[in-house]
Amino acid sequence: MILNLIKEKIAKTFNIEESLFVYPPNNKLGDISLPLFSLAKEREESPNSLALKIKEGVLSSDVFIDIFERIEVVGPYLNFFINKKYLISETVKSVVDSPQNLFHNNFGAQKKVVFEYSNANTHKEIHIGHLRNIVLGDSLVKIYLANGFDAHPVSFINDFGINTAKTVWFYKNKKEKNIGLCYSQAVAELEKNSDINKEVGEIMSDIEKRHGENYKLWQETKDLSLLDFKKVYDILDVDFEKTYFESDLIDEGLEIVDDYLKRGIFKKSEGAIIADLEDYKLGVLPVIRSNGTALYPVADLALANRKFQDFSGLKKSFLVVDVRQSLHFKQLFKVLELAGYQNDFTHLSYDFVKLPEGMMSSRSGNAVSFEFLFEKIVERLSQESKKRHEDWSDDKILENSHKLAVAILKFEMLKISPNKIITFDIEEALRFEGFNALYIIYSLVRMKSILRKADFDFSFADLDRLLINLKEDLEKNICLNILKFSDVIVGAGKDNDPSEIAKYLFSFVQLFNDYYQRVNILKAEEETMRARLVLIKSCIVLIENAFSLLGIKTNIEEI
RNA sequence: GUCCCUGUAGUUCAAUGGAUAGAACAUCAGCCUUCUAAGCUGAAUAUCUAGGUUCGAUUCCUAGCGGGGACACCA
Repeated sequence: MILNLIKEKIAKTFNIEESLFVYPPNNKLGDISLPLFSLAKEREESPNSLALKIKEGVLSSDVFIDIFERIEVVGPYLNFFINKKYLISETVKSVVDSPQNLFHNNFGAQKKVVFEYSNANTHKEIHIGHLRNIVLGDSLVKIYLANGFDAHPVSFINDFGINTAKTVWFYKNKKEKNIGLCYSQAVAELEKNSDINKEVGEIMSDIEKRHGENYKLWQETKDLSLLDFKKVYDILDVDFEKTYFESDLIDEGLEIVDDYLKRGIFKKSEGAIIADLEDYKLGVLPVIRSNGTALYPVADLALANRKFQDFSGLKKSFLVVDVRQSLHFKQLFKVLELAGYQNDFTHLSYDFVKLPEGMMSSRSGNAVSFEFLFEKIVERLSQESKKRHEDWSDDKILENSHKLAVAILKFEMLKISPNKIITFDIEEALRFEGFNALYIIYSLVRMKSILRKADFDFSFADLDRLLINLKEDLEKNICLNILKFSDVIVGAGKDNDPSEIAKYLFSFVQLFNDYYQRVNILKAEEETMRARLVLIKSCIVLIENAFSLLGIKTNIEEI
C-alpha cells in the first residue's frame, strides 16, 4: 500500500522506526510527518538539525524523486507532501484494480478465532441492550476477517435458568402468547405474591427432569422465543455457525464439576459447590447451589470444551458480553487455567445501553424492545420518504425505510466506543442528522445517482491518462484519506472497537460532501468529468467496504 | 470496604505522549432557476482538582473529588 511503502522506504534508508511516522493534524502541514524528538535524543542532535539532514538526504536520493512534491521542516517536525498526481493515480488505480489490498490485510495470519455473542436468554424479549451485543459481535467478526483472521461467529443461548420457569408459569396461567411479555409480567406477579415461587420451583424441577406437562410447555415457549430471535437476526442480517444451548451443555458441565471437585479445583462450602479464588483476589465463584441445582458457570465450563472440539485448531475464543460480567469471566478463566487449559479466552466487554431516565432491564419491564424501536424508526422514515417522493408506492417506501432503519440502528450502536455507556434517546435517534448512518447513506446515494446519470463505462477507461485531470487539492485529500483506511481497519481490530471505523467513515463522507458542494461533476469538461466519475466510483467502493465492516448493507439506490 | 470503568463545549461523543483539543446536536447568521437541502458555509462555547514523570500530558503515575458498575448460590 502506497503510504506504507513510502514510510517503509524512508525508514529503511535512514534507519528509522517506521512506527514513528504520524499524520499531521491538518493537511496544510503535510501528508505524512516524522516528529524527531526521540530520534534526535538517541543521536544526540537537535531535532531541527536532524530534520534538515534527513530532508537533504531524501531530496538527494533519486528513489524519492517522483514521490514528493516538497518536504518542509517545521521545528522538530519533518513534513512530507506527496506528489499529487502520483498519490491520486496510485490510490484510484489500487481501489479500482485491487481493492482487496486496501481493505484486507494478513495481520491475523489466518489464526482461527471464535466470537461468542448474542448470549440471549430465551423466554425474554430482545431489547436494545441485546442489540448492542449482536451488532458489536457481528462487526468484530467482520473486522477480524478483514484483518486476516479465520473468524467464526457462535452464539450461546441461555434456555435453562429459573427465568424460563417464571415465563412458563405466566404462559400457562395467563394464556399470554407473546413470550417477550411473559417474563417481565411474571416477575411483576411474583413480587406481588411470593407464594407463586413454590409453583415456579416445581416447574423448574420438571424442566430439569425433562418430562411432564411443564417440560412440554418449556419446549413450546422456547421454540416461540427462538422464532422471535430468528426474526431479529433476519432483520439484522446476522448468522451463527453454531448455536449452543445451555440445556444441551448442562450434563457435560456437571461431569466437569465432579471432576474438578475430585481434583480440588472446586470445593463444598455452605452446602454449595464453589471455586475458592481468594488466593487470586477473585473472590468466590459459586457453581452449584446448596439445593443441588446448577448455576451459570456449569454450562460455561462445558462450552469452553465444546468450542475447542468443534473448531479444531482454535487459537482464541472471544466472548462478547456485558461489562458487568467481568468478574465472572475472570473467575471462569482462572478456573479453566487451574484445570490446565492452555487456550486463550478473552472477554470483550462493552458497557450497557441505558435510557435517559435511567437503567433498563427486562426484569422491570422498562426495556425498549428491539421490535418497538425498529417499527418506530421505520414509521418515521416512511413519513419522511412520503414527503419527498409522492410518486413512490407504499411497498417501495416501506422497503427502503426497512433498509435504512437497520443501517441507522446498527450505526447508533457502533459509533460509540464499547467501553462507553450508550444513553439511548429515542427522540435523538429519530432525528437523522449529523453523525448518523443516514447522513452517510444519503451521500452515498447521491454519488450513485451521479454515476447512473453519467452512464459511464469504467471498463474502457484508460486510468493513467484520465487521472491526470484530477488537479484539485480536495481530490488529493480524498485519496489520502482513502489510503488511511487500511490503518483504521488494523486499529479497530487491535482495539476491538468498531467505532473507529464509524468515525472514520463519517469524517470521510464529510470530506466528500465538501467536494460535492464545491465541484461540478457532470457539468465539468469531458475528460475532467470522466476522471471525477472514476474518483467517485472509488469513494463508493471505500464507503461500501467500511459499511460492510459494520455489518451494514448498502443496497439502497434511491432515498 | 475491595476491585473495574469513567470525568473534555449547554448536551452526546473524538483526539497511537506531539503541532492551533476535533465533530454532531442545540443556539445565532447565511446558501436551493445549479449532479437528491436527510446537504453545505460561517459564528460562539470545553480538558474535575492537586501533585509527579517527560523536551512535551486531555492522554502515563499517585492522591483527592464526582458519576456508573461488580463483589456466594441472578445471568
